[in-house]
Amino acid sequence: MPYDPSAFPPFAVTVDLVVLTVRRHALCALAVRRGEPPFQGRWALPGGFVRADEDLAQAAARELAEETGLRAHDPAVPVQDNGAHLEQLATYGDPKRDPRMRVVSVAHLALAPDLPAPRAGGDASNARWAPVDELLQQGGYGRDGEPVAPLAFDHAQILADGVERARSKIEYSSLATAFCPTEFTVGELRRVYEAVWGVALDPRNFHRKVTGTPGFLVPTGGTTTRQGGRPAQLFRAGGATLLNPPMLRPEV
Amino acid sequence: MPYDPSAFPPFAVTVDLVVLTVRRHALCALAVRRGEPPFQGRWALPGGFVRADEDLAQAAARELAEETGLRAHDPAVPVQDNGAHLEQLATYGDPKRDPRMRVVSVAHLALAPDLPAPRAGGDASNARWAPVDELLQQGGYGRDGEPVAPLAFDHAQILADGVERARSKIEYSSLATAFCPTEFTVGELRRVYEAVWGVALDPRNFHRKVTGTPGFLVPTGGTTTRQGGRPAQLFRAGGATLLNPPMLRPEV
DNA sequence: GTGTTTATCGTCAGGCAGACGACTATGATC
DNA sequence: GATCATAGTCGTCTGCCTGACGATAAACAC
Repeated sequence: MPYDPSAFPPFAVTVDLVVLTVRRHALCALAVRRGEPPFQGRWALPGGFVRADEDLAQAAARELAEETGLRAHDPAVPVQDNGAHLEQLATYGDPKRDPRMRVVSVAHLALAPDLPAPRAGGDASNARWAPVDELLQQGGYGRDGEPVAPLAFDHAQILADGVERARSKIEYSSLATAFCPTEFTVGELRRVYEAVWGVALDPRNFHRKVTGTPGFLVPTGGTTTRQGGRPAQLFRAGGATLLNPPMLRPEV
Repeated sequence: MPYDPSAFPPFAVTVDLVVLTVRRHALCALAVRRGEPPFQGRWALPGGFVRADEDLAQAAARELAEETGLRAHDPAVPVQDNGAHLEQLATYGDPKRDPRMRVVSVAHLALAPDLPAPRAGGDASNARWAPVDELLQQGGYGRDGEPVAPLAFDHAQILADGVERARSKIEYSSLATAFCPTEFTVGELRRVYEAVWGVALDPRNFHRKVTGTPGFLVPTGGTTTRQGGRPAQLFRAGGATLLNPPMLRPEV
């Protein structure tokens, strides 16, 4: 394998972002409308080119900040504040995935608490939070009755992979807290699991599981009634990042 | 984000391979000796450039075949024959990871049964199976008493990530069968787990677990005494690719 | 035959999860 | 202010799975 600089084909390298949040009991992803061909006018995942002096994680964090204003956390630090969890997802490099040239995209997965309306370069109409079910259904109709066009490029596949990663990773890690604000109740955390998995969980067993796992939740002392009903204790995410034994996802 | 072809920096894209196997009760990885600078003479992971018309998975499969003669399986097909399991691991793109130019490497993880001596372009002395513990220890001495130099580039990190992926994935999937020949015994499969995890497992509980999981193992009817002792039943990997509940890895 | 090795079956106790009853503390409604 | 709806929290019970480990079976080496 000689390293003659003319011996290898040049690639463009991009980062694409699967930014997930939970809104109104539904798992939602950030989508931006494409302003130019190809796929002009279609929805796509946010992303952009990696710069010459930039690491892949840096590029992903920069794009995330540009699209949402979120700052990414250092992965070594437990999730806290209103920063987003950011991790590499997978890399997509089919020679025909972009009709213009050879592009390899390093997809990243970001998880964020519910946010105000997104911005795409300041233009709100070109960015939105959309339920992932809606973005992934092929050629159906959205909740507003309008026909749904599939995502641009191979972004439907990337989104599906990101959702699957999130669904499986909350089983055995504290990642679900990345969808919550700094302080949250057990019930709010349970609704995150229910939205991401699309199932109903028993509130009593869930409460026993999360409060019984050492280091998983740390009570802050405060309470809230923002969900109605009896006041609930407020917690912060504890230092434990691994959940052992894992939270069991009900089958079907 | 205009797509002016001059607006993005060109990258070289490579695939690097973490090829794992189990030899003599130890988890081993394929290492090749570098023939030219940088890191000339040092051990590295096998890999090479992605060609202009080639998918990432194709490039990884091609490199795997060139280095070992193994054919990779379609990931959708259950592990069988003597082909290797091949999956994408992660992508490494630090701007300084290669001193010559900007290289983004898409690392892949391959798992193979124990094989005859490797070949690197036909030159056996420039490729070997080395225990991962030996390749990952920093500046120590190998089992032959010779000083151990760290792997070239960031390959120690890539190898560590690949090993960690393998260790965690055999917990909840049938991936460990990828380390076994087509037909194998329960004891041979247990020794795979023991080598990958570096622990001792109770033969009776392991036997109960794997034979009691529907679809995990399919008896072929034959028996063998190649491990000595009482003849053991031979099995093939069943259709079940997920192990639920997972195999529990003993702590420490 | 005796000892060694490996495979395989069984038993028992502890832990955890699912199902679900009961009680508590708020706000909303009449 | 009584009642209701809503959500949170504590317990109980049962079944399943795991870890620990005894016992037996079937080969080979001597």
